[in-house]
Amino acid sequence: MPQDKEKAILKITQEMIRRGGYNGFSFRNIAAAVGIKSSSVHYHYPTKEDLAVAAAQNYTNEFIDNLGEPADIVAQGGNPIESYVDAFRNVVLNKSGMCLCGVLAAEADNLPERVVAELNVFFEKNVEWLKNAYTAIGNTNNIEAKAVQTLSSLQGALVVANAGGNIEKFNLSVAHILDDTTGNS
Amino acid sequence: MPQDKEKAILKITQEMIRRGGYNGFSFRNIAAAVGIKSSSVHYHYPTKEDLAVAAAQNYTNEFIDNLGEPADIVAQGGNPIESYVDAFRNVVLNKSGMCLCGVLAAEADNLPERVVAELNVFFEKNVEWLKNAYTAIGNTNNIEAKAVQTLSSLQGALVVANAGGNIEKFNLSVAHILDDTTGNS
DNA sequence: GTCTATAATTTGATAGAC
DNA sequence: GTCTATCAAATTATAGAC
Repeated sequence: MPQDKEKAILKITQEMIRRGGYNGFSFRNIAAAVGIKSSSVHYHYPTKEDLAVAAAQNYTNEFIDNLGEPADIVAQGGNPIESYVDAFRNVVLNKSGMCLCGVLAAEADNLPERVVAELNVFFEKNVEWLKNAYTAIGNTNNIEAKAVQTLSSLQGALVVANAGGNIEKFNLSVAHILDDTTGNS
Repeated sequence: MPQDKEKAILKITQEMIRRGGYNGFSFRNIAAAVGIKSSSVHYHYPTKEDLAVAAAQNYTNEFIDNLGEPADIVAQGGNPIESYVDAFRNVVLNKSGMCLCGVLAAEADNLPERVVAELNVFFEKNVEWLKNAYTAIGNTNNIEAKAVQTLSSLQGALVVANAGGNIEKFNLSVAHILDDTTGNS
């Protein structure tokens, strides 16, 4: 199965970026983890930039897909903002490192522009999802601000949790987000 | 003046880390920027870990010193939380990249442990400062949670601003922080 | 698609002269 | 304290055989 190797490359690349950023992975590291040689990795992704762009795209699509549709969550009696916070909480609980686009965003000044462009796609799609989520729960005041605040609070909570590495600090950081979903403040 | 070179090394190292993280600087890069050779940088800081530790310590001390004392700010009619938000806003306005300890925290899993230890010092000192600040303005409910939330929100606001790079998004991200300093919610 | 082999560059680090 | 010279290792990337 030819495309399995390509998927394996993408998966391990994502994991490595989430722990060490753009310089946290190398063609040889990835090759060793997948069980092939570095030249074979280059066959699938000619340059490091290509590989990072593909990893960011794949991460973004998986992340958004995994969230589901805000309207569906509400229809099933759930709170989409709670779902969103849980998605980030699971990053800490599963010890998956950082949000791939969060860690790359921190290094953006030293990254190829095509990679930075993908980061913007991630952030735009997340703001869009959150705006739909706040709309879906009838929280319609200052939607844009609420969406950006929730996104940045969670990115920051991951940063803080990743330094000290405990879930309690993460939970403290995000407690205020859900307070906002019961009223319309 | 011998110690001037050492200070110059520390300064340029901080700048480079803030733009590219731990792998955003090299002994040769720094040497070139300071106007000496890489072996001279090694004389002042034997290993890369040593240099990163010194840069983190220096950054933390300068950052906290620059904030001043919360009680003094209140005594002069100011709002220390506003001062704190401004300190982060200036990072974006001055295009200084990221918070040095924020970008390193994102890469923590791939960093020498002595560097990670310094990150924890930064975060602890900041939480302490914020607790004093909330106390100084008479906002005494859930001080620990408020401090951690403000810190992580600002770290996240820098991450988001650093990807897209505009001050409007930063301002949107942090708007809610000051809303909290007028009441006691 | 994967391999061997290798090129070209960069990196952290050290020895020893001045 | 700074220099020249150098080392060993790692990195991105390519050529060509199978």
